[in-house]
Amino acid sequence: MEIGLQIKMNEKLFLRNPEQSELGKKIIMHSIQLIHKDGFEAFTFKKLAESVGTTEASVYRYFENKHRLLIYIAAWYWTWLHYQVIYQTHNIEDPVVKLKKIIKLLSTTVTDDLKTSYIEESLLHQIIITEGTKTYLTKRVSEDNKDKLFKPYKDLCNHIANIILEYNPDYHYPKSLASTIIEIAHFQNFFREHLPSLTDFNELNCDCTPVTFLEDMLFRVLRKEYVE
Amino acid sequence: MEIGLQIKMNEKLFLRNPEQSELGKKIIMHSIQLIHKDGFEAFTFKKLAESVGTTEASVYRYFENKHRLLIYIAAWYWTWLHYQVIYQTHNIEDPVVKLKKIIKLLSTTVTDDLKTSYIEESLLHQIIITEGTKTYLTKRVSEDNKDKLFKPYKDLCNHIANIILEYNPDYHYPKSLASTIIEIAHFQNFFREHLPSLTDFNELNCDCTPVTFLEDMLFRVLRKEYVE
DNA sequence: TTTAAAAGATAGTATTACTATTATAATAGA
DNA sequence: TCTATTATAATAGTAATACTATCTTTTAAA
Repeated sequence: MEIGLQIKMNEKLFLRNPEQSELGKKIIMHSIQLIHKDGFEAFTFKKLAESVGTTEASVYRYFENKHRLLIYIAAWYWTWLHYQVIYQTHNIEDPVVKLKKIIKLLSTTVTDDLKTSYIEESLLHQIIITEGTKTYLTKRVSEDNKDKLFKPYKDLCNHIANIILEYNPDYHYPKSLASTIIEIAHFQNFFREHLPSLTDFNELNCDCTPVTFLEDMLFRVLRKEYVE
Repeated sequence: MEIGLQIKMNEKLFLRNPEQSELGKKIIMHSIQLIHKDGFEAFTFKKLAESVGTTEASVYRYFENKHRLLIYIAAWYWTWLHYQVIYQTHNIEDPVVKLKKIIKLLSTTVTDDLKTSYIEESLLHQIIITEGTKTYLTKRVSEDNKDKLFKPYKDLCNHIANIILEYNPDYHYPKSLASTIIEIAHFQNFFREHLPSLTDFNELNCDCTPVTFLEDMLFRVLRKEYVE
């Protein structure tokens, strides 16, 4: 039996649905590889077309521009991660265990999901760490937000916020804490690799990692017995 | 008596020191205005030259490219903010008071500093919120780091980490917490304005702001009486 | 078998991100 | 004061980017 995980994407993200053709899937696959290799700034539709073995014009039939393609990829990632979170916390009662699981999913380099053949989740995770925030740190953010392009990100954030409230219903900032955890998981990973002096992680001491930092932070913040 | 605040910048940031000529100062001033208005992606040296009333070639004599200019502006900002932190926490003994002051400085829109005539700190603060992370979220980060371009940012982070340790010498992640506080101050401000559903702040309830969220988070994390 | 849609091939444009050259204005030193 | 140096202006040009347009061929569904 083959299980195919189909992720339904917002129609506004593309001109033609890349999941519904071989060329479309190739475009996504090669985009992920190219952006991972050279970074988003150096990524162009011309290089992409060459890599895929098609023409620039054909790529433009799928995506308006490279920024939309990045949002597509990010939206796909957040949807997929949300699915992972639901799947891996399914049947778990204890919100502490659930939150720890989520921190691991956010921080740890994932292994490729066999259910989505043409997408390499491990590369995708790396891409989102470096390029993810560029999807919304633009002048167009409000327009794009109206088109619901960031819905998968918000849904995940909301999901995490609810688990936070499950653990501590009195906490005042569940959503801010959730978005903080998400972003910091990525930033601390990036810093560890490229600007290590901004962190306290080192090769020798495996007790200090982004995961332990985030767990420590999250559960100290949410401690119920805390009294002003 | 006139006080001029001169900030000594890393020589690698520019080809010709913009602080040492009228044209140079105008280039910085107009860069800040243009990036604030249209965003970094839409910002070009041609538009900048037009705005300044000079030629593209002249701008290129000061900065290698627009990315270096952004790093210059960011480095200036972090140096200036570090100075503000030192100045405003000077003579304060209590690390709690110092940390609260720092959170306010990171989160609150600043008023223009009269000591630096040609730079509008209020615009600069807004720019760093939206564009700041783009200075290092690139493929060139390691090279740029070798050139010490991020030193002002790291210095500030280190300074904050030391105050954190002053308050709680047993805390394991002072630097990670410091870089977290810095980035989250910006992100939560950005989210509040553009993607409010990622936060718990609203117009009506002034008791929930990025400042209260960060203070609450920081001091819960650093609580000394916390026992495993 | 027809026909509509997708993809390929090709061309073209405006803008961007530069580099190069020469002329002119400012200024600092002899 | 003259001269040498340096900064800036003016102009030109190039390769690459970010598209748009059009026309033909292939494919695959009715």
